[in-house]
Amino acid sequence: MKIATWNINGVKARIDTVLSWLEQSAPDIACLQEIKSVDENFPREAFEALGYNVETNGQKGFNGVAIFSRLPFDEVNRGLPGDDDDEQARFIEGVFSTSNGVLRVVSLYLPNGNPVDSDKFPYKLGWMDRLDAWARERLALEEPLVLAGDYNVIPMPGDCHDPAVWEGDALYRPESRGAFRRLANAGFTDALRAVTDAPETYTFWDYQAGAWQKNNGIRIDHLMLSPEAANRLESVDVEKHVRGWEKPSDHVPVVAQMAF
DNA sequence: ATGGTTGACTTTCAA
Repeated sequence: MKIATWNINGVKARIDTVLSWLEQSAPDIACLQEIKSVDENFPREAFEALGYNVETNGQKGFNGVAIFSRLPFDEVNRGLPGDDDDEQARFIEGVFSTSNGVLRVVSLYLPNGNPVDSDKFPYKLGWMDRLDAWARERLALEEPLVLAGDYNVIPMPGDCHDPAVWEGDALYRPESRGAFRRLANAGFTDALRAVTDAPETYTFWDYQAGAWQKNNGIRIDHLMLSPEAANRLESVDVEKHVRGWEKPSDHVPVVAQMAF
């Protein structure tokens, strides 16, 4: 089974690109972020025509996450618990039945957090605290769980082209990286780092200043696996070539092959 | 070079 995460930067602008990718990469489960669409306007029929079940948690203009799955959804949970006042659509969980038992998959879009002197940075850190608390509850189930998404966190210096330029940025601040490590320390495996220590394996290149041409990228899209999921990991592919397509997203898909 | 690009959407904001 192939499980993918991809920040598509707008489903309306990216629909043809996403359809082409689904046909070529053929994930069994695709976790998408930044759909930038409300649920009522999401072009679900185009994706259903390719054989996917579609569940979304959208909002107007910004954010929004989705899960496409060849397996039917047994259960769908929208929104990260822990703050009833949080109206940003950044979290959706799907529960599936596989031939090897239950599988839980989350598509998450973690807040960017910049600028760090605004309320956006504490919102990011608070969101990470809530994710940590939610994830620890799920770990107690001892089930395969994949936390897939755009974490907006550069975990290590080797995950960016030039660490010096990221000093002080919300994606690289010690608080952000520390919260990401706490999640890992709770018992989640960074899928890519489980299979390779290769530096300069990026998942995002800014549209500006020729970042793609200069390979000035960062690794911020991650698949975090519970022990039961990590034990079924076979390989991970960062589909870098997708960044070179016409009308690309600024992120590329990260795809895990898993034994389900 | 204090810039640069893209998307959603009114006018700038978010990234």
